[in-house]
Amino acid sequence: MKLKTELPVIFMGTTELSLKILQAIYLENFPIVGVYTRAPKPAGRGHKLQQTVVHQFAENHGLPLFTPKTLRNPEEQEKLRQLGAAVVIVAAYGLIIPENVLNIPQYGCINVHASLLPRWRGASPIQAALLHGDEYSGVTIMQMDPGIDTGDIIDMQPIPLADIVNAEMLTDKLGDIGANMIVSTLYKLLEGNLERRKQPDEGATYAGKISNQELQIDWSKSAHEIWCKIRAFSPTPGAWCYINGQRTKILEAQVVPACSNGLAVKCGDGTLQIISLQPPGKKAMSASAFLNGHPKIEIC
RNA sequence: CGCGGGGUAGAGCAGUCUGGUAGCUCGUCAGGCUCAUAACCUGAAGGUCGUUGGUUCAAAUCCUUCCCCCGCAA
Repeated sequence: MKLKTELPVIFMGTTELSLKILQAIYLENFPIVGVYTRAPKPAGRGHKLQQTVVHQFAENHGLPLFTPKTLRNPEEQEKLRQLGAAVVIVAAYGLIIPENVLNIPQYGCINVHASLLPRWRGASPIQAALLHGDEYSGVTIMQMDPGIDTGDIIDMQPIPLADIVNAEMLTDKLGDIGANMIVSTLYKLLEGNLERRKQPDEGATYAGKISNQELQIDWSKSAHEIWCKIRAFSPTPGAWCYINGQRTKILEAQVVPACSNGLAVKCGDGTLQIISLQPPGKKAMSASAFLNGHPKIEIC
């Protein structure tokens, strides 16, 4: 059994989920010799420079921070090599890690992926599972190889989706699960008994980046299908439709019997009741609140 | 200087263009009616109309300072 000091870690990540993983590693007192996250870029209203949540955490806790635009150039790779990490932990980083970087640390790069691989390889596994009405999602810990999410599987843990309200909630839960899993993975590394098994290609699916177009609700689809879309993209980026000519996000809905009250929409198959929504320029509100101020409503 | 919407009672909105007593739907409270309700009836409370200064006999409304919230896009 090695000491933690013998396992210097580099962390790479960008999103809220990444942050949970980083926090877990930090709280377990593994030596973090570098934190990589996407560079701040102009975003949001007024194109202000925005730091990632991982960026802020690293700064607040005095962790060495690196925000390269790419890992492809030799200088960046040399810098990374100098940090002397034994392992790199990657969680929703958003940059492709070149093969020669994968081989720099002694134990390579280990990825926390928010799906049950090989299902939903790619950029948006959380949304994809909800969008397609999967019964289960989960977290996979994987030894990275040059392919996209094709590496050998180290650990996997499923979670049922039945009680999951939306993508935000699922991200939160998967983050907690992944945080526990990565900690136990690191301890296994210390003990020297980390097992890996080959990831099958059968049943592999790919979840690409979310396009703007697929966010629009097509009311001719079935109520269940639309419901899946709404919760897959809630609260951000938000499935939307036009209400009274305004591009309005639908944040929460439920499938209901045809004769229901409230803000109910007849779909191609079945009826969907809108529970909460957000008009442009407004805060999110309940459907009943919206109805109070909008006696006439047209949805398309 | 990316584009745009907004701040009016606890919530959602109208009123602003064209200045003249602060409105609507709901909620809250009290009373009434009913076997009964997410029902109905009656009544009440609750606003310095985001902030600063100005114009005017008179400003939610016109001009001005600042603050805050949000949609798009990236």
